[in-house]
Amino acid sequence: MMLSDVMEDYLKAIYQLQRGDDERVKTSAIAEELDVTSPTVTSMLEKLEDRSLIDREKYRGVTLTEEGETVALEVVRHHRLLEAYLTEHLDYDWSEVHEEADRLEHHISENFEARVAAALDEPEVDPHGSPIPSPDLEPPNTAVGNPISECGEGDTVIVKEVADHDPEILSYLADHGLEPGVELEVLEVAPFGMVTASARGSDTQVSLPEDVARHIRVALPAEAE
Amino acid sequence: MMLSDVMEDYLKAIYQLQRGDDERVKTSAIAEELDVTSPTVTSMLEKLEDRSLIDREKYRGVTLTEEGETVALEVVRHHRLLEAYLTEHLDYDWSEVHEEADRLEHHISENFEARVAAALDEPEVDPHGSPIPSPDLEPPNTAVGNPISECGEGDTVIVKEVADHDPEILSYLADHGLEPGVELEVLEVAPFGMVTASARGSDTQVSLPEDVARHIRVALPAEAE
DNA sequence: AGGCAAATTTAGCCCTATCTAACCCTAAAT
DNA sequence: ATTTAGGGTTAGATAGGGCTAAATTTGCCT
Repeated sequence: MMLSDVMEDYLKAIYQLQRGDDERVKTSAIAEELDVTSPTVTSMLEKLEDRSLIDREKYRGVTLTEEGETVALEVVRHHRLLEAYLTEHLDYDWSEVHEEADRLEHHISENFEARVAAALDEPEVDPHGSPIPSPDLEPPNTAVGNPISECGEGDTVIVKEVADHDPEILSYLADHGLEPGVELEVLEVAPFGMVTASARGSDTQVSLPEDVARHIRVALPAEAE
Repeated sequence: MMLSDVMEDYLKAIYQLQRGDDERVKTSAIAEELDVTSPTVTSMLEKLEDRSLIDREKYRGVTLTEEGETVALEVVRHHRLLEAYLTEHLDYDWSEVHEEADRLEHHISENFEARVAAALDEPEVDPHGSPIPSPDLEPPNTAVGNPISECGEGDTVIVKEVADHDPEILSYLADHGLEPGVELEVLEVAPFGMVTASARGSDTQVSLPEDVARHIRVALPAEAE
């Protein structure tokens, strides 16, 4: 199947938004994610439906078909492998890899994918701790850890994933010692979703508004693998 | 200036074809190079002229403006850096890098370009021996060596550049020991452009039709740097 | 000089992806 | 059950890049 870059972007967006809460994905959510207007999304959804890449119920949102999910996973695999490669071999900082990977992910061959994966020794997570889909593109149910907002106050946890994309926010977090692998003490979880924590070894603390905290997943040291 | 991939491809094509014989580049030559029809080329040439990237005389072909040449050199620099990187660091064979670089060249950032160049220690030639434009994108007059067809019979020369793009032909040449850096004895130069030669250390010989020989440049060992 | 073949441009159409404006459906609230 | 706010869809336009068929220009050959 010959898909345009743009179609791949839509499928990837639907995949990511579905991950959010595993429900039907709404037109407006896709529009916001891709920074286009909703009529544009509607017309693209029609095309994706024609190609059996999504299931659509008018006015009620869409879900990926198996085939659509495979395409999305391929794109996500490319993206995360590239992020890993750029940080490991080209001296990029984890905070700046997203944009570059976003442009390259549509333009690499299977051959390139394979060689990058080999150079990295078949990695399983990217620099943000997000799982890299396996080469067979089987849907992974392997969300690592839990949202930091589900912690109890006083918990000590290991940061598993920081899935934000904004370089400024990522730099800020790194400056405060908040990176995958780091041990963290959760100081406060406010009812409106704000989380305050302190990284092991740092005596400063960070407060994270809900929309930042949402992207951070952690695990108890016990469950650390 | 915001240019589409396609416009970059046209400028690159014009640049390469101009290199051929430094004359005005004709519509049909571009059409063949890019595998589109000539009306398509004409309409794109109008757009490139509107943007002052080419000088055009209707019915008589085009040349690049200084600005157009800079864009072309940027694309060529990306292309050749990528070819070098793929062979040096990702285990590609020189015969297969062209296609991959052709797709990626439009999608890498200046940052990526700089880091790849640094990883390669600012290389000056790509795996085919073609010069990589410098970061300042000054027009290089630095064609290395001379066309193999200008050799005398019996000359012993060093292969400087093999500028073909066809993986099959490149593999064939490599199988016969004909790669940049190799010492070669020119056995025969036929009037219709066919060149027969034998690589140092190999006792087999290769015969190259004019359209293959045209892409091979050599230098006398004396002038070898 | 005249004529002709080949190359170029013009004309007119298509497809993709996007937009704005206008209309319509859903769901929540009364 | 009705209303209504707000998101979703339809309609119609635009811009980019491509094609075929029909003119037009060039330049070569006699």
